[in-house]
Amino acid sequence: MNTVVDTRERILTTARELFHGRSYADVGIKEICDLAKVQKGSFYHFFPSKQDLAMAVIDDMAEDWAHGFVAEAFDRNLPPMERLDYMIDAAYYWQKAAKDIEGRMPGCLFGNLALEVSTRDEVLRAKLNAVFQKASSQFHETLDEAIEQGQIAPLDAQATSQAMLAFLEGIILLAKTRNDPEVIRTLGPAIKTLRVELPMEN
Amino acid sequence: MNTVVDTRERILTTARELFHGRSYADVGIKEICDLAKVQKGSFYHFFPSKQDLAMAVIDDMAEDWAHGFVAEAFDRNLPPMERLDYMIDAAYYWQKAAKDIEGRMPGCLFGNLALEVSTRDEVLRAKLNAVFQKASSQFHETLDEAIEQGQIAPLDAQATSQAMLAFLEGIILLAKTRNDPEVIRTLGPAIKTLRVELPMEN
DNA sequence: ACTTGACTAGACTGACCGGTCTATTCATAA
DNA sequence: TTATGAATAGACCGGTCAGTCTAGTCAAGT
Repeated sequence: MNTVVDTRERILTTARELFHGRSYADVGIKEICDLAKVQKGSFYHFFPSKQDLAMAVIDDMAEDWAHGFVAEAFDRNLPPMERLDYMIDAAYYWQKAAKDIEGRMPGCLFGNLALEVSTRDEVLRAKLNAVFQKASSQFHETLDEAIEQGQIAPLDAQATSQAMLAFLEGIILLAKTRNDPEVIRTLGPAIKTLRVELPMEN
Repeated sequence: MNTVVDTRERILTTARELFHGRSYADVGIKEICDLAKVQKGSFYHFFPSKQDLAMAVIDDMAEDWAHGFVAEAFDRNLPPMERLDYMIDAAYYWQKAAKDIEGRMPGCLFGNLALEVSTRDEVLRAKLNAVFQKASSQFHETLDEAIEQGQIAPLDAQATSQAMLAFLEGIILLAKTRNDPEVIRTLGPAIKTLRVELPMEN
């Protein structure tokens, strides 16, 4: 029982690291198996296909995220707008740590996968879209609370929360392209200035 | 002489379309050759490697961009802040047209490539970084002018221009993941609200 | 003791990859 | 007419890809 869970887990975490550090297409099943010290046969016992593995990796990462620093950043006890700074900080330190170890910025696994596979794998695209949907809802709650507390003027919280997520992904993209995590710290705070006006009433 | 230019051109535009519509890794030389009606031998006569082709594709696209709708959007005769709306509009219509034809949003070729290859190809990464650098300088000029004309309060134009580019890439990423160009139109206008404060003086 | 089924092991398949190679065509210039 | 070199044609190479298959291990249930 122990080794069973272990094998699957080992495949999953290895795949996650490799996909994150390089790309989906660039990492082969064999490489994952070798690094995880697992044979092909075992791999295909647990995962019917590479696509299924990717689905599991996304789920795995999303769960770690939700219970990890996303939960911390969007802590209900923090003043709403401070949560945004916390989120930016977390992203910065994460990418910086990764770069210090690996020499290059991996960026955001979800963003990386989204741009790579969206045009040729509907299933993965839909899954990644759901992850983003959920992520933006965190921003949404934060904005609602900030408005309620009168800390910011009313705005289109739905659209603005998506804009904030887009901005976060955008600065990570730019930082990765420059291979410099500082970009996140420099541009990040501007996330608080983003706003989509409420649609016209009349 | 005519056929020479033609062959190289055909390879280039075909590669560009395929890379843009799918990804760098997913498109093989053979597929490009078949579609461009060119043989392998001819291909390698013009391009020493797939990487060189990618470099040429990036240059080609960057030039088309610079002389195409980027030049239009950042028209000096337009009021500065209107240029930003123009840019968003252009991005929206481009992606919408592509989706109407192909059924899926290709996103931004530069952003796509950047996330895909940045961690494993220094040369391409540096080139893409340069493209982004140049793109953000367009925003920079726009901001400088807007400040000069007193249309916006002074801000860190260098950082804000990068933030705007990041936001643009971010909304295109989100739109591609949702396979819905409307995201660009909905969130896009918020680009004008982005601002990075001037660094502290003393 | 025997059966069952989850799990491991790793050889193997056919397709495809980027890239090389040799042979040939063809326009130009001497 | 012949020589030259750019351009084309396409067979070919070693390697890798995702995925299959057969054989066997091993622990739990009866």
